Amino acid sequence: MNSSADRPSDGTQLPSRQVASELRSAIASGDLPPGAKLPSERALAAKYGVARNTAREAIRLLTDEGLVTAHHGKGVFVREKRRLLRFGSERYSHSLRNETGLSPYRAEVAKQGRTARVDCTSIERVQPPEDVAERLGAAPAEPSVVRRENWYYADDDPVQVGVTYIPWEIAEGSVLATSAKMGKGSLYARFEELGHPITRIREEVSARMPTHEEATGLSIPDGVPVLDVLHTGIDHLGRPFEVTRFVMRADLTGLDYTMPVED
Amino acid sequence: MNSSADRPSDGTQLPSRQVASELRSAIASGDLPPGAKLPSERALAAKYGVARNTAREAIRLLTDEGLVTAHHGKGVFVREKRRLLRFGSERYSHSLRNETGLSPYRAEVAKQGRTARVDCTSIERVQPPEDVAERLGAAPAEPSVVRRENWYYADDDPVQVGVTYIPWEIAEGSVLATSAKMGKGSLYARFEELGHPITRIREEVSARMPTHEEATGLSIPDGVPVLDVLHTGIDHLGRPFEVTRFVMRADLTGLDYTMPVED
DNA sequence: GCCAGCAACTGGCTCAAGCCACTTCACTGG
DNA sequence: CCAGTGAAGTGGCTTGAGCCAGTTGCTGGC
Repeated sequence: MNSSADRPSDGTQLPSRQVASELRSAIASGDLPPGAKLPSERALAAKYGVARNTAREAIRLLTDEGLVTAHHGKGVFVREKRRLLRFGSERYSHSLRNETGLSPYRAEVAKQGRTARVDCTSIERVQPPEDVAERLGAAPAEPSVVRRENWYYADDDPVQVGVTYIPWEIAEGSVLATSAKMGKGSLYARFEELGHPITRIREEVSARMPTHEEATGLSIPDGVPVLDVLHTGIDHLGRPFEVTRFVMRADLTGLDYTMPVED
Repeated sequence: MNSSADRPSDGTQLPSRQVASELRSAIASGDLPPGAKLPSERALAAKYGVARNTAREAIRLLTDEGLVTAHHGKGVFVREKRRLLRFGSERYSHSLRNETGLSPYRAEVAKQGRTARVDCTSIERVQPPEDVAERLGAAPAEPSVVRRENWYYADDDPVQVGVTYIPWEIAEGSVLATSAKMGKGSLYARFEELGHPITRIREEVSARMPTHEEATGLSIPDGVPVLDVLHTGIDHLGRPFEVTRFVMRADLTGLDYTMPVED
């Protein structure tokens, strides 16, 4: 994908790139608006005088750029630019928790006229992965944690997964360790009752291609990356009390943080 | 990439996925450690009794997952998991600006024993794109802005691009509008002198596959997404005074924010 | 009028073969 | 000793062929 790889040393583009370029500019110009169907692979091949495999390769390039998606048996379509669901620091806001009965996730999804669903698929007691243990703080005297796995849907499309790790000494005896239902005010209200009001958060954000498992689990189309957010909840005494790893489809979701510049 | 697409309806995996799986687990198990060279396409084809194209397709799957990278003429190698350069809110910290002479970017790169370089490639007066104008606030009486384009390198690898937009009324007459060199304390020190100390930031984060241009410009390997950060600087009076769009290679960089939960 | 089933379309995947371009290295001849 | 050349290996890309598997719509039988 270097410029040197685009051309076979004379000035001409490679056939597959050439076809891809044509389609790309047709999309950019609006000749192929979002939702439009591309010519079939066989039609493209005929039109540009290349093998079907070459037309196919051109489509693959566009797929990898996230411009189009293919549907087996139906055709290849220009991807709709859906507005992103944006999540940020207000996700944890105390007032927002009390005012609207809705969780921030539900609120954001509702804002786009879609219907939200959150499933807690498992609650177990486990040993935390290394990076999580690290962020939960030094003392691994009792290193076991409660692991809660949550799946988030919008209109039945899986949108993100969150895996929360809570030190056993905190979760022990509370609904955190046992129940999928969190009750009024949800997760962070429970932490507050247990003496851990969330006052600071740390969010380590990466982007990468999904693993095989994530791609199938979140039914992520080809050419769509994920946002990988390692979130740490910190209480009023500066103690980390919870770590969550979010894996989010990057074509449906984004982040929106606003914060003071501290000094 | 659905599970249904992995198998041709009897239980057997497709050949390409099969080969990919074998390689994937060899990588996971450490048989193929980071930096190791995979067998050549022709060797894989022979070993698994498939066509070279099929072996090639298997490697493509791994490339798309970001597990391996190919080097023309040399071979295919397991990608090194390089520690990410992490950027966060302290990027704008006043004290950090004064204590170390280094810019936050240089500091983070130096921390990994690499050498940083920042090039300001262009300074122009332009009309801002719509999303930028929106974030710079309502009054588009004098809608023109100074556009500064900065390229960031680590050991001569291009790592990210930042395009900063500054309202003309702010930049006018200052080095912001004219000079690539920012002087002591760099960009945000100049804003402070002009009556706009940076006190809040907003960061809208997305991830996506790079465009064709970005892929070539940042020499991004196949299968690596970018982080797209739309950053807004806000002064003590709540006025946005600068918007920067960062496009960052996601295999080399990440974000690390820590912020209070506000109420 | 309905619906089962077929035909014709779509993309998904594989094959076998060939040529090109980059890399490495050993072997030349100066 | 060195520079130059060329062979052998690598991935990059294309061809043209074939079969499979979803999708759609028509058509003929009931």
